[in-house]
Amino acid sequence: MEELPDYAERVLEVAELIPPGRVMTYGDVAEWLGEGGPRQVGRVMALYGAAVPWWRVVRSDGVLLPGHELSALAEYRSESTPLREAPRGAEGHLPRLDMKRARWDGEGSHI
DNA sequence: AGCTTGACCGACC
DNA sequence: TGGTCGGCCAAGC
Repeated sequence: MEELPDYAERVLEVAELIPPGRVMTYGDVAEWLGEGGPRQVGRVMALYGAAVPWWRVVRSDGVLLPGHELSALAEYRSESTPLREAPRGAEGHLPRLDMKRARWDGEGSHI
């Protein structure tokens, strides 16, 4: 079994705090931890994200995770995460997250 | 030791 | 709305 680095463990812990229907950006998680940066969080999620609700940790522009668009979208629809539908005339495109409404700052979770 | 890469970000145009 | 740029920081080669 591989051992989970300490930092990775903290990142995953935060990911699990995010309520259904809300999301946090990579940068938000890093800032919350007061340690590392968006890219570090991104790496942790790439390596170990499968163990947690990975679809709730997203890019700040609200683009769905490349390679997992459909499974992410299924999760968002099922937990009613605010989405911005693709503009008309661009039917091939998938929706993006409505970051303004979906972004979660940690309210409620004892800080 | 130096250079590239990555589930990134904000500013700017 | 979308593309580029510089900054970011750890990991790999």
